[in-house]
Parts: sequence; C-alpha cells; structure tokens
Amino acid sequence: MNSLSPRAKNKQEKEHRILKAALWVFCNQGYSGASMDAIAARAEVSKPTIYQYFGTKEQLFGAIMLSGRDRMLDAFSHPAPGEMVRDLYSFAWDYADTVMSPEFLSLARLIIAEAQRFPEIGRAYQASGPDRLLRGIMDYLITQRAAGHLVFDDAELAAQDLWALILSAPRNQALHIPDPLPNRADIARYLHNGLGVFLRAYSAHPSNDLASLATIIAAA
Amino acid sequence: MNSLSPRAKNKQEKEHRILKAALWVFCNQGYSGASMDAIAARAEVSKPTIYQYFGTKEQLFGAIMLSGRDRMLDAFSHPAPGEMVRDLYSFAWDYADTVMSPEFLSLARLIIAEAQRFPEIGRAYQASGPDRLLRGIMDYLITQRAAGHLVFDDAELAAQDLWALILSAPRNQALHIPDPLPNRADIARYLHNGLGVFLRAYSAHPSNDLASLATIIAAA
DNA sequence: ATTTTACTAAACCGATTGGTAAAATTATAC
DNA sequence: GTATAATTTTACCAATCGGTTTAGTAAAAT
Repeated sequence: MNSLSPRAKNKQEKEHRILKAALWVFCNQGYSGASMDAIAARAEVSKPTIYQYFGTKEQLFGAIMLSGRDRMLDAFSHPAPGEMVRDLYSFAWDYADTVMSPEFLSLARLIIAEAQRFPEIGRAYQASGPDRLLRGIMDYLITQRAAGHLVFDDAELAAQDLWALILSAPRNQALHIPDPLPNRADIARYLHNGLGVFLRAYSAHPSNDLASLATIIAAA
Repeated sequence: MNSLSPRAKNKQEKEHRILKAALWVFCNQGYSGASMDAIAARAEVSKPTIYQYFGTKEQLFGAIMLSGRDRMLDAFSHPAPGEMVRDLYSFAWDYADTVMSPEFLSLARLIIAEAQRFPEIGRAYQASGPDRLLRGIMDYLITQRAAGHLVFDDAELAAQDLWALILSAPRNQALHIPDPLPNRADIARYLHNGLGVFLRAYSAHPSNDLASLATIIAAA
C-alpha cells in the first residue's frame, strides 16, 4: 500500500523541502524580498528544480500560502458542547496557542503584507481560516443558547466578540512587535478578562458562570 | 516672517513631494518592492535628489514612517468627558473613521509587513499610536468610573476591550481583504453591537445606558 | 547493460536594483 | 553681466533580479 517507487518518494520529499524553505524565506523576506536563489539554497535544491516543480515565483507563492494555511488550521478543533464555561476556557487556550505561535503570526504578517498584490490569497485565507473558525464558534454558541445558557440575537457578532475579547489585543501587539512575543502570563491576563467580559454580556446566568470561571482559573 | 528664500522654499516643497511619493510607493509595493526610481518618478524628482535629501532607502523609509504616522494620528482627538454613552458613540465613530480609512490601513499593513526587518519602527508605531490612544481612552474611562458610571478593576483591559469590541472584526477583515472596504453600514453594525456589549459588561447602570444607546442609534 | 528520468552546477539572459560621479542648471553675490 | 556657489540632472556603475539554457551525472526503470 505504502510502497511508493523511490522516484516518487524522492519527488515528494523534494517538493516538501521546497515548500518549507519557500515558506520560511517568504515569511522572513516578504514576497518581493524573497529571491528564488535564496529559496533554492535553503531547500538545498537547484533553482531549475524549483521552476520545474512550481513554475513561476508567483505560483510558488500561491502554493505556499495554501499548504501553509491548511497545515496550521487543520490541527485546530472546534469545541464540542459540554460544560460551557469549561468549554470556552479550553477553546480559548487552544485558539490562543495556535494563533499566537510565531509561525502563525509570520504567515499572518505575510498575508496582510501581500493582500493588495494578491487579493485572492487574502480572500482564500479569510474564507478557510477565520471564517471557518467563526462558523464553528457560532454553531457552539447557538447550541448553548438553545440550552438556555447564553442570550444573544446575532450569533455572528457574538462569536466575533468572543474572538475579539480574547485575542485582539495580544495578537495586534504581536503583529506590530514580533519580539518579544507576549508570554503565557500576558495571554492569560487577556484571556481571563475576555472570557469574563463575554460572560457578563452574554451569559444567561452571569454570576454562576463567572464563579465557574473563577474556579477554573484558580485551578489552573 | 514667512519670507523664505526661493531656494529654501523650493527645498521644502521638494522634500514634501518626495515624502508623499515615497509613502505611496512603500504602502503599495512594500519595502523591498518599492524602487527608488519609482519614488523619484512619482515625486517628479531625479533619484540623486532623493539621496541628497534622505541618504539611503532605509533612512527614507524611516522618515516616511515617522511623518506618515504623525500626520494620521495627530488629527485624532480623545473624548472629553460629557454624557457618557454619547461620548463613547462619537468617539467610536471618530476612531472608526480614522482607523478604517484606506491610507491608514495601508500604513498599518506596511508596518506589520516590515515589523520583523525594522523592529524599531513597529515599536515606535505601537508607542505613539495604539498605546497613546489607549492611554487617552483609559483616562476617560477612569473619569467615568469616578463619576459612578462605569465599573471595572483594570482600566487598561477595559480600554482594550472597548477597542476590540468596536473595531477588531472590521479592521482584521480589512487588513486581509483590502477590496472592498467594509462600508459604513457594516461598520455601524459592529460599532453598535460593540458599544452594547461594552455597556452590558462595564456600565454601572446597564439598562439606562443601553436605552441611551438605542436612542442615539435610532436618531442617527 | 542500456535507456530514460531527474537532477545539478554554472553560465547566461535582459531588466532592474540601490547608489554615485560628473556635468549642467539654477539662483545668489558682486 | 559675470563669477560663484548651491542644487539637480544626465548618465552610469556593479550587483542582483526572475527565469532559461547548457552540459553533464547519478540513479532508477527497462
């Protein structure tokens, strides 16, 4: 089953090496600043090999963005309904760990930087990243509303508020100041506060849920 | 008093033309993608003139970022305490109009793009832009707390929450998808919702303030 | 054993890059 | 009106860009 010919295997490995090297160079140098020579050198591959695999620089860039985005977001799971405050808490940390990782931030910076010159890439990222994620949060929030735990009219706005309250501040700062990254204590500060504000504004039983949140935070 | 020699006048005007052209080219092409020839052409000036005025490309970039940032943020005013909900509403729109303008978004994209290669520029922007603005909001919120209109422990977190609730969603989307920009109806949707959530979580008299907000929104 | 595939290093292409030396232009001083 | 000093431009540099070609080689398929 898993027996690929040595040829195909080598090819696969080389393609992966090129993609990885290209992602690194593009993220660190930007699209214009990245040279095909630099990518070839980092991938330990000759330049014509890259052109044979991916065509032009622009096509290579497109391939990078697709594979990079998928790799980073596929590992992410949406919360499954359980005890709400605990769900929200673990979701928030799961999301924070993904979004605040150096690789993810570098990719986001690259997408933002090239959004004007490659509009389709920005759109594709928004659709398959934030939008898909938002949909997952919305579904969860709607479930909890049906169970009588939350109160809101517009699920999309509620989901966006949750996102914004938890990660807007540290992410924006990290986008502007890559070094040093906010540490876990900083993120925890925003995260705990954000969840508290969300519950005060959206919970059907704020005092209960805030007490739960305090317990969870104290236990962590 | 205002009598500059023709030489000095010409010099001043040329410097301004170069800065303006450079800002445009850098914002549209990124640092690496921007060529000194393109800047010279747009400024209708020869390339050596630019080098005489600003030294190297890197120094020109630094000069741009300083002047561009100052020009855009100096026009912005912090809210002066009055009727709170009305203050927050007009502040929110004032801020939204500034932050969501195409020029401001382009500059933000540029800063984010080059944050790794020019860390001091990202830091300078954060300090003189978001941080200064945040300080203004904090002062206002603290005043309102002292007057018994708001309830919170951490003024910085409260200010960041206000920011995030109002503008995080549309700004993030605009950063990823420059075209089309969210229109005023979209921004109004986020803004109204964000203010509502903020008041539910932070107001000392939520029902009163939410009613005020509804009145203001209806009147607009 | 031989042919084919996949690859490499290197040189090369025209165009463009950031940057400069020297000539030409301009405004000022006499 | 001419000499002089400041300012700008023309013309150019070496280096690098994305991309291709060439010549040659190691290994897999036949």
